[in-house]
Amino acid sequence: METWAPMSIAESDLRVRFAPSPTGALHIGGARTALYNWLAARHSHGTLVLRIEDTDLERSTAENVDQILDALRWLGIEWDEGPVSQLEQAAGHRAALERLLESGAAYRDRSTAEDVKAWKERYGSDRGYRGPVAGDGEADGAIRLRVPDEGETVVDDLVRGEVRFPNRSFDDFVIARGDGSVLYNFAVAVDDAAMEITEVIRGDDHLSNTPKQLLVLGALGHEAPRYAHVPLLHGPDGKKLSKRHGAASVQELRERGYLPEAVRNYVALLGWGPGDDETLLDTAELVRRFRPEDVRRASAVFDEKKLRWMNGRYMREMDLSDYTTTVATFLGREADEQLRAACRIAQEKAQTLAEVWPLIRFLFEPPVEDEKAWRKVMKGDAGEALRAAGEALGELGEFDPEAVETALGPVPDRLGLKPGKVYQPIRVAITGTTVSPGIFESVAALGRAPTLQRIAAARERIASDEPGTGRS
RNA sequence: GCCGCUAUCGUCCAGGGGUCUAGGACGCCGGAUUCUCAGUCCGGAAACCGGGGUUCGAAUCCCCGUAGCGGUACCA
Repeated sequence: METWAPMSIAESDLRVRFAPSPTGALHIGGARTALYNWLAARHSHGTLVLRIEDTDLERSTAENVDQILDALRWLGIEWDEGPVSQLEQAAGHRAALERLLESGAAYRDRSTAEDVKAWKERYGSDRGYRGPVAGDGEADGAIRLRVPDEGETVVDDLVRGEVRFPNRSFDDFVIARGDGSVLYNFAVAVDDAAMEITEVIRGDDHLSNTPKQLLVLGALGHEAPRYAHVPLLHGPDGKKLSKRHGAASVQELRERGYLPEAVRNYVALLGWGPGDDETLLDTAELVRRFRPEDVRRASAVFDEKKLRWMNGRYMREMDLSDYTTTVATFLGREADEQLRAACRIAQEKAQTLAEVWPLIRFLFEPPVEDEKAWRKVMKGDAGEALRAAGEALGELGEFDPEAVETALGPVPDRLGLKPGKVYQPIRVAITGTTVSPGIFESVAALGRAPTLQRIAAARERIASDEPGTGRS
């Protein structure tokens, strides 16, 4: 709907990246991080780079990569560069490693986790592990970065301000395994520099990693990007969002019938507000108003109820053609005239795409069998109401909602019954359930012959049930 | 343990020293829409984590406590 200029030619120097690790589906938390990066890029006409953080060979899979890309596309988050695999940056990583080894900023060390633990027991738990001194390095083993004991590393964070970390609290951390493969905190720093990323917008869980990356950047003589650490998303129980919380992945949201634009709007508002009391912000508005420095510092809870409400708002705003196409795609059906007519009467009632079918199903299939509905409604004067309704409808020329209303409207009075005593039996007769769109619209949409036939069938069944007692 | 981060209605977002008897949204409760459900409209209940400071004055600034979260891997 909204349009943006193609980003092939960036109009500003801002370069951000979204760097998921393909160890699972795209989470709502990850989706929000992606969205924030995308909004920041679009806001200042910069560039969004997609980088796949796949240095964990054990857990990374190609299927997960595809799934993440697919989720991003569905969300409408398009990237300008990539996806690039971190694995493919190996040459650059090796070169950086060599430089560090050569300058003495890094060294090989055969110490194991147990050795490090023992070291700390000796020197204190508030001190980071320090390996062999310069010139004393070993020929093989993991490669560690030399961290100074003195001073502190400060992260100047867009959302948190200055956060200071004492250097002595960090280990001489491992940047490459014994086999030469690189580790996250090293690879990230090298890649961010190589890709000339200017602003790193990512989850809060990386805040404590940032000083390490800064140390790597410093040792390599690279300039550091700006950082913005956004809070994590939690489930209703206050715990970190996970599959236990129901719809936790983008894929699940999609399956549940949520619209991408509603998801964007809702997710953007988790941890960020436009500054006034607006809640319904379309994507263009999001792009216009989003600034990473306005993100809140506290973690937020994902609340599907609000998403659902918001989704309903977006669904009702669509014009009938868009609505029909969207519903058709979701249901895997043809967007034909019949579906369009069905959508017309269902649009203002459904909050998600998944709620549409139950409302219009009676137009495509025989009435559902719902014993409870039948027992509740098809009693007392129901048979008489159906007889009168069938009669009124049978005489009709036109069969549109207005005509149907004209025919059916006087029936309750004529019979001396409350409207509900007449309309509910009709509803159950034609849909099988007690819930449907407006009765006049429903009858008109079904059409004369099927309606009359279903009413007749219902009357027959009532008649044959009559002698029985409670059980229908 | 150590190093950090965070703390306003159930939830999300405002408010950042006086205008706060704390505002908006979702949800919830009640009413209206004389066909169900949903929608829509109207009304209502609902919060500044605790304790100390600073100040004439603190939801707002500082300290402590408490709680939650993150990091502390040859994971990302």
